[in-house]
Amino acid sequence: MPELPEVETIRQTLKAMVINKTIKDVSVFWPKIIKQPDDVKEFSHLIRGQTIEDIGRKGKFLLFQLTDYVLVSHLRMEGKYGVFTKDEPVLNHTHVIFHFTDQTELRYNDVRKFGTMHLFSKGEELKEKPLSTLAPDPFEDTFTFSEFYNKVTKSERVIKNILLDQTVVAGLGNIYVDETLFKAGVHPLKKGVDLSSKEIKAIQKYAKETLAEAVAQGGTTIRSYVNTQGQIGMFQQQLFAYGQTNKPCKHCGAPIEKIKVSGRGTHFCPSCQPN
DNA sequence: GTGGGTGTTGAAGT
DNA sequence: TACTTCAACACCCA
Repeated sequence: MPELPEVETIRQTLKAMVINKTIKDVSVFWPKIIKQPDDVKEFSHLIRGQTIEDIGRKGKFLLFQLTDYVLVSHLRMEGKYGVFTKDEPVLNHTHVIFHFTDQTELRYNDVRKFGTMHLFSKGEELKEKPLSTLAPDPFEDTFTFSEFYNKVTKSERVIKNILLDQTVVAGLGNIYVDETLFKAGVHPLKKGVDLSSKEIKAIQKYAKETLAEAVAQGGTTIRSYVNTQGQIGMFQQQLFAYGQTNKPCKHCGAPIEKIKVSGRGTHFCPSCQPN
């Protein structure tokens, strides 16, 4: 489901609801979600008694800063968090429940069960996968043009795939890659090695701009995304390419085309994004 | 029913 | 290295 703007919206809404709450116990109904430590009993044991001091984000990952540990959570396609009182009925597809000492609970719901959770001792989370290989997102100072340029131009891969690669730039997914390439006027099948400095500059600029606008709109809701308070995003009204198949391009009127790139639906304007 | 598609990402095979 | 396929899983739609 979510890309950077959706995860950031979740981070903000969730933080307000669980900050300073202490975890009394954890229930895990689908153990495969817990990737670290291997043993779910160990996971529960370590997390008991921990207080949520802050919630951060790196790329599409949420980082729950606990008293002694950091819980790294990825929502993949359909993961959602919600805060409930303990007597509210548990929804279908709820796989992890963090029971707080104040009778409320944080529930993780994930229809497709693709989401992951890793628990690390504080300070270890950046040294190990999945965060150790993650590139900076476009908002971080460490996301520099020269490094981005080098990674793009030394690749024979098509730009669509390069931008989906979280070790090149973090936070972009299928929607925002299509939007970024549209605004930059770059065809999704162009190879990284063939891109000009000007094109890469435009991609960098519009990636940041598009993500910032989407964060301001509370993310994009295509079918199932809602934030922690159950609210949908609004950015879908401002999409130029994604999901606009056969609709007239908002810049030139030519019909938006949809093709498949490495198995991912890819939308672009054949006139504004020539190959 | 049946197959294809879905906002993600790793692993396995070539 | 990198590309393709598949796998994880459930649901929606034509």
